[in-house]
Amino acid sequence: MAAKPPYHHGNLKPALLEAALQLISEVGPAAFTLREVARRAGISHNAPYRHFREKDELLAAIAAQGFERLGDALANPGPWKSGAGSGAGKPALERFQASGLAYVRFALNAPEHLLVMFDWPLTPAHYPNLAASAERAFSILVGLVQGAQTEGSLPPGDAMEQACIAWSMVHGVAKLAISHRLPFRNEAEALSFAARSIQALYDGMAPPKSGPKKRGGRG
Amino acid sequence: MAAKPPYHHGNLKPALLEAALQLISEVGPAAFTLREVARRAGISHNAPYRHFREKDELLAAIAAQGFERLGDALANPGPWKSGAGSGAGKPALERFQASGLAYVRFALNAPEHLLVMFDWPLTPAHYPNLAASAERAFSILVGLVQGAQTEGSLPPGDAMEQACIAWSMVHGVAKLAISHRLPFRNEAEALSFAARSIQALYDGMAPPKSGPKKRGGRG
DNA sequence: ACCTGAACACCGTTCAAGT
DNA sequence: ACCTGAACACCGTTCAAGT
Repeated sequence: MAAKPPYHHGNLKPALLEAALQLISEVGPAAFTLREVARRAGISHNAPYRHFREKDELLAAIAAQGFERLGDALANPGPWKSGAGSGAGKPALERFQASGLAYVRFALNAPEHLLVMFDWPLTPAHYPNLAASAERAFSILVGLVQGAQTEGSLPPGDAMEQACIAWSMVHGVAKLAISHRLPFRNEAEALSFAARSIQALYDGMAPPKSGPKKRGGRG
Repeated sequence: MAAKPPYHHGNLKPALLEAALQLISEVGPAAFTLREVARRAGISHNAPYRHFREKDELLAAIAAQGFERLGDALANPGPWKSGAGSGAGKPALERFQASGLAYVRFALNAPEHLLVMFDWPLTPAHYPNLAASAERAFSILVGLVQGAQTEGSLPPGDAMEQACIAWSMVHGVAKLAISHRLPFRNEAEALSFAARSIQALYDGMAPPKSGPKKRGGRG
């Protein structure tokens, strides 16, 4: 097998995306350069222009890929709490809360994706794929809210507003966690904090009233 | 008449910071260049190096300035809710919630500051002023949490954890709002949403226990 | 001290030319 | 079609030199 074929036979585009992600994970999106991506792919510095009109179009492709994967993660999240009592009581609520955890898990596992998706100034109007995949991910979240409303786990009312509030919560946790501004040493601690944040948003941070006991305690 | 004095007499550093902020607000931190800042200040392209060791040091100065102003805003926030019924019951709680609103207001009024503070990869260990001002701002938040705990408006327990949860909430709202990912057309709508998010975190998103539907406790 | 022009090694993007 | 080297106008940073 030739170690470095002089010509790529049509598989250059995915190879460029992969090399770009690897580079961003090393140097961040700000220091990311197209010429270095080309170097790592073993091609000349302007060959990428056969596949991407400009640098931002490559970044937009990465962002769109990220929103697709994020949408998949939201639609098919892992378990919410493995522990006691999560039997069959409130499946829609559990999926809603698990999707929040999946959001943070996605960020921790692919921080370079999240950075390009949210911290790079891409005009979404110019990249329809990006706008569509972002829209899809948000729609999935709204659907989870509506499911919990139907179930009675969330109050009736504006599902989009409730989705935006939940989104803000997990987005804040994700952004602060991957920029190492929260005091966590590993992914498990960060995910545990994310779960507590999601629970706090559902139950409220207020101290329990002297009357009826609050729901959803841990333990 | 002297529109452009050929020499700056010691006031060049603040002039550079101001020009830099203006430029960032126009093009974003990614497209921000030191040479353009120098051009706007009317000096040669390497004169800034008399005041900043490198480009990142200027950005670190901007970030530190931002954390100072953010800390001031948290310590002295505006009113929480001007309207009905917020009499004089819980001043510490109201200051805590108002500080969250002040966080979002700061972001909306100085988005270029927030971008540099949180979205530029500055190694904080290399810029002590930045680390100190960020630490101060966070300490103010923790103090507000402790005040609410003493008052009984927040449950006893880890004040830092509660501060991190509240921070994540308002940071998510701020970041999504200034990147125009939430459906708001003006600052008033965004601030109103921020207030509802803060209230939701305090009260919980769960429907009230005496709600319309079956709401059996768990088990 | 503070500022300057020239220089270096980069970068994004374009273009005429190769196979 | 897909790739190439040369070129252009930038950029961050350095340096010897001016006042």
